[in-house]
Amino acid sequence: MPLGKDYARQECSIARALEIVGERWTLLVVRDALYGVRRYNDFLIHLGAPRAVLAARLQALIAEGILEKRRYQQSPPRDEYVVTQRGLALWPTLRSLGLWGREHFGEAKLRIFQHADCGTELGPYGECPTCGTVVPVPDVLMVPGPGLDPDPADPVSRALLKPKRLLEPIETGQG
Amino acid sequence: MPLGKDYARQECSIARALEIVGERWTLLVVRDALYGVRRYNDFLIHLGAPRAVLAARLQALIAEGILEKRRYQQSPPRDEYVVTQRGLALWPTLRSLGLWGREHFGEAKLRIFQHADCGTELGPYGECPTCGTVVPVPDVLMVPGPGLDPDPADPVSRALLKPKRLLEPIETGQG
DNA sequence: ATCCAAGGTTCAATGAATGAACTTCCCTGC
DNA sequence: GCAGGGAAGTTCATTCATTGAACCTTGGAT
Repeated sequence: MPLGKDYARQECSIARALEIVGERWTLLVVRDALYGVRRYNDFLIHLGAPRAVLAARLQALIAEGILEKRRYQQSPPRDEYVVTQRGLALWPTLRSLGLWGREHFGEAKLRIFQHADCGTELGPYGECPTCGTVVPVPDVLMVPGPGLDPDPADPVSRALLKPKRLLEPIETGQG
Repeated sequence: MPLGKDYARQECSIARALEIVGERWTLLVVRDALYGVRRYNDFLIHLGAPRAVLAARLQALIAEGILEKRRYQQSPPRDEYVVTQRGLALWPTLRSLGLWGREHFGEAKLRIFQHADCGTELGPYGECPTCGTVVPVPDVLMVPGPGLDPDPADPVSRALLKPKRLLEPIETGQG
């Protein structure tokens, strides 16, 4: 494989990780999955990625055990993509990447993550400063920050305006 | 810009971050820079990336303020690339990405990161469990793990076998 | 019988990555 | 004074990936 996604010469866990989630769009798919996006069309709308690329990335993420395809209705047959434990484990990475992006390149705070139990905003490592524990992903409450467009065009972005816990499926109103 | 590195439709700090460090090779360049690699040829040898791509990535990283070009000798004029504060701030992201890669896809531990002051192995967020503090990057001691090839071919990998602090420049023996 | 929506696949065009070859600058040895 | 060499790139044809638009399929709903 002369070109492509691998880093053959690297003896490094970071390189291994990047071979799996380092391609264009991949980490954003995982992000959306953590935010509660589950359906092909919702990923498509929210990401704006080409259909073929999205399909390929979903396939790859399933093959690596990061997402799982699950039938949620029989007729017509419809599947949804949900994150596995392995996908969940990417939360600290995404959190720190987002934090870095905001601190060094972002203007306003776009999304705020809180401990659902006590309302405290999470620290840089996903911990709750009040409770002194690392907050499990399902207990993270995501609320819109001041920098977020209050009236976005697409229904997925609109659904993501409502405060909600991570992983909790979004409600597009067209469901 | 119809194709390329940006994620125009995304209103998200993670997407902003990925526009900057999400391209192929970029995060590995930053990783190497944190490990103490500083010279074009050393990056080249250690990464195995095409020369043109490496040059482009170094340029981009400088433009974004993640690396800094610094003259380290006048004649012949030679520059080295060193990480800035902004680049340093990527350490938690790289750390958690590497941890995820190892826990979910790696076999053995390749590199071990310790608190230089006390020798304790770092926790998942770069903290020292003994001292109870987040360890500053220059105080992180990197030692080879059991899974690392003890006799690598290239001189940079060989230099990275010696226990050393992050950021401390490598010694290739040909310097 | 026709329309529609979800979830894809196919395809030509474009842009990025690759590896090899070439260039430049300056130093060192003969 | 000249040949050779290393560091740090640039150039270029080829290969691969991404893009966006169009098309396809399945199974309701009208």
